[in-house]
Amino acid sequence: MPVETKTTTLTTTECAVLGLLARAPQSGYDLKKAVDRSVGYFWGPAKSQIYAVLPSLVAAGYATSRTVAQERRPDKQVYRITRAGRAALREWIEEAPDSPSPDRNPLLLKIFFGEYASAEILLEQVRARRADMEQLKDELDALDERARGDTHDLFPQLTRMYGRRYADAIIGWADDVERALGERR
Amino acid sequence: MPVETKTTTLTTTECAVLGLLARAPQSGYDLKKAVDRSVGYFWGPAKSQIYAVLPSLVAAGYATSRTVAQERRPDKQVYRITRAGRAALREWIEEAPDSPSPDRNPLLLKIFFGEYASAEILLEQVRARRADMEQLKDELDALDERARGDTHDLFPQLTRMYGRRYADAIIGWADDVERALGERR
DNA sequence: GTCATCATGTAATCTGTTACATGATTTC
DNA sequence: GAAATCATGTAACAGATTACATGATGAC
Repeated sequence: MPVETKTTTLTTTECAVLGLLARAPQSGYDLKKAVDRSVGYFWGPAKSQIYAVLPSLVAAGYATSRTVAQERRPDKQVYRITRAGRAALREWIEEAPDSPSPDRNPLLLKIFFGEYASAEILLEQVRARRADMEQLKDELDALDERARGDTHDLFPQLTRMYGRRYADAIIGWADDVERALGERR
Repeated sequence: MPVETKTTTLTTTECAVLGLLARAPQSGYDLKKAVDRSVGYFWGPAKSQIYAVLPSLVAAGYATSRTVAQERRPDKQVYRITRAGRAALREWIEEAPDSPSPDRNPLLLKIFFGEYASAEILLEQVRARRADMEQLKDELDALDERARGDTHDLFPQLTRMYGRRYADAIIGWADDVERALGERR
């Protein structure tokens, strides 16, 4: 019989979890850590959301779960992706992207309405964001280090490149703001 | 009596609306258009959300509404920001930024899990994103044009600068991806 | 003794979206 | 005659968050 391609629509978080399960079977707890170590800087669901998503993947037939008893540790539920799950993952990745909704950026909103507030305080916020981006670059470097020698790193590496481009853009912009608000005085 | 600073916490969308009301009193319908013409590319609430937010601003004492009867046109509710509203807006702008939640980026997620799908299709998606960014730059140029001679344009202009930096970052990254996936063959 | 780690989940709530509903007037 | 603009809202539901709840083990 043919492989049924279900029409269940998956949320992006479900696909993220599915993608991580494609790399290795693991528990909700493991997944939370895996998220933090990998996709966390552009997709970071709450742990309760991860736990909520797992049973729905099982219900859809995209994963199976198995209770693993442990000594001196609580039992765990280990989830494993199914063939249908891999097909669904692939389908999601390849499906036409929804029109890119503008990324909601509260800092930009504050800048936009900057005339109603203190320029000094806004500058501080921009500097803080700049510092965050410097830190992000350090984190990306650390991720690069850890990925050394990993043969399956090409795609994750592309996302780190994105992170650097993004960080540099913000840093450059922070300079713009510094100049523009500095000149005004 | 002193100006009461209420502790009502405002959502970001409420603040966006409040910011637009600070520029001019207007109706929900006007606000929707104003959003599209100004902050729309980094904050674009649904119209139903704008209509939902307005009464809550009135309830909080941050705006007043007045029914304006019109000939040959439906009546409209015109909202005006209050002094307390301006104070609240300022307070929100100046308040410490919440730690910048990673911007959720489904495209990056797809790239991250790219090994499970067709590189060609992913490349097409990256190219599409690149095209979106070229278009964004055009739109930003158009906004620049329209803002010509506007004396209150400094801060909005800074957000357009951000948009360009951002767009260029994505475009540069799209080149990276093109190179990386091209070399692989 | 205290704190971090392992491990899973529920409940309440928030913020927002899409689709539905209505109806006159102006423009092509 | 059809479509866009003016104008406001409701209802259903989606997708997530934070806070709460529990309890053992290992490290310092």
